[in-house]
Amino acid sequence: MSESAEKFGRITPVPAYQMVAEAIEREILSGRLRPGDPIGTEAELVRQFGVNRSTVREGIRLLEQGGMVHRDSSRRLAVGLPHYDRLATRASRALMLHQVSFRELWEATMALSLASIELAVERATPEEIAGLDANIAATEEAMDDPAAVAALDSEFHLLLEKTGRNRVLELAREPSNMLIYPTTNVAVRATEHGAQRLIEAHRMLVESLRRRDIEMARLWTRRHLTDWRKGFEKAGMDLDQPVDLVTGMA
Amino acid sequence: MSESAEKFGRITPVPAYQMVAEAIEREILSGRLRPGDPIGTEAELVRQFGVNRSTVREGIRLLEQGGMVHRDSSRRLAVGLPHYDRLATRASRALMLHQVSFRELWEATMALSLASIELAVERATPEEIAGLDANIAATEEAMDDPAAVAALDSEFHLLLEKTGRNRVLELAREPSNMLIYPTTNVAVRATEHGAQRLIEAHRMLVESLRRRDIEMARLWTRRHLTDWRKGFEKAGMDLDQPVDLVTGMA
DNA sequence: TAGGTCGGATTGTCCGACAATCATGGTCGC
DNA sequence: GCGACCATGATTGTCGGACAATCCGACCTA
Repeated sequence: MSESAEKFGRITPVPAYQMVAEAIEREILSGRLRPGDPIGTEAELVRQFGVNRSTVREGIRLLEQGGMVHRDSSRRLAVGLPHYDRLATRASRALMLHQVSFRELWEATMALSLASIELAVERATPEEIAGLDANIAATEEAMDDPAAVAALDSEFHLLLEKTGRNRVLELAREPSNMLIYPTTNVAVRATEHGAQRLIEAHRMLVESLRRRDIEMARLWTRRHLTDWRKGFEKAGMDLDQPVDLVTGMA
Repeated sequence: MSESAEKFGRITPVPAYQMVAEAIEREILSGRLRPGDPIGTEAELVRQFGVNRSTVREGIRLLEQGGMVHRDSSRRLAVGLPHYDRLATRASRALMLHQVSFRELWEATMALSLASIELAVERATPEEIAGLDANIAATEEAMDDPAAVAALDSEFHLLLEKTGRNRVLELAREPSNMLIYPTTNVAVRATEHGAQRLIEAHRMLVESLRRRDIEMARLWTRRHLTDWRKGFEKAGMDLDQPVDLVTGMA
């Protein structure tokens, strides 16, 4: 759009190891290689591509980190099915590097949580509600331990997410989750009766699933996240600071 | 949670090339290496890590694909700041491999678009509105060319997204965008006056930004996406089919 | 100052090698 | 016959060295 007509495009020689990676990736994306299928041995790939083993290995490493290929127990290569965690990890690290603020994180989490809870209200099964109840019970047990509460809170929202049965949304939410929940610990600790309020919110959320009451679910989602935000501010932290300062991913 | 206390954890020897990658990644995430900084030459890394150059190179390749490091014009290595595109590409490929359905995609897009448009309504500047207007004008010009319309539609929503000024949401939306917009082409073609309706929706969306009318924005976002869905169905496609059948990412 | 030349540095690729580990098949004991 | 055990080959991870292509920077020249 913005580029005017230039005579020649940039010339970019593609290294052989990249071509190896792309060739394998194409096979996977096209469906000719399916998750779980073994990729050949290195020697075999050397033969097929006609390049040196070092080159093949570099190409494989390119794909390895993304989860497209993975080494099974015997270190043999197989096609992998990249899981959200892995992608979310990379995404949340990228967000850190971009120095996104907690405000952005909070806004996005609010929006995504509201979307997620609506689907959950529509689709929750008794089993899923029982799972959520169990989580609440465990949280009550652990009320004195903010770290445990934060972990259980994270699990609660994960369960809630699964209840929505929408993997796209799940994937979209996970980077935010990874960045936000480490601070739940702090937020809960900072608020008077923080754990108490958290548990109540969870209870009301489950109750709204039971009643299939979307408005109630939205209300308590908002309250729950507002509480988190208040705790965050009460702990003396600034919503406009970049996220990497707090989440110590050492 | 589920694991009981076992005496010994699984012993997993970590290959040297992974340790190289992790060491570099740690430096980046800790902030000691910042985006743009040069990573040493391979020879230097060989010296520092005390491993062979092949090993160093394999380690570097691990990071390269994720965008953590990238080769600048002179092929020298530098710390990169992974952009959304790259992550989104990986994410959308993963969604394809997981065979998510168009229904999931549509639901997520609906939720994310509504969230996004609300922020845009709050924050739109005259310049941004002008940019959106320009896009609409271009779309009108190209009305006879469904492919061009689809591309401009994609650009329109990208602009809208930027207007929201929330990078977390931006990142969350992009995988869905990448998967959904290739089919806009088909959807527009299938509907009577498809391009016309698309342009009208865009116009009303911009108008609601101008008026800062959130309800209006939400309404037209819903209509716009419902139109897309109708076109999709009218083209004889099934919402519950996995996304990879249509998007020919050859 | 613009352009050309040259040498050193760096990357991409290749070759060959070896220890450690894994898979496999055969052997042995019961 | 069946399971435990072992030898052998295959495979990976790592190493050392090598060379062409390219890039950078300094130097030179018109």
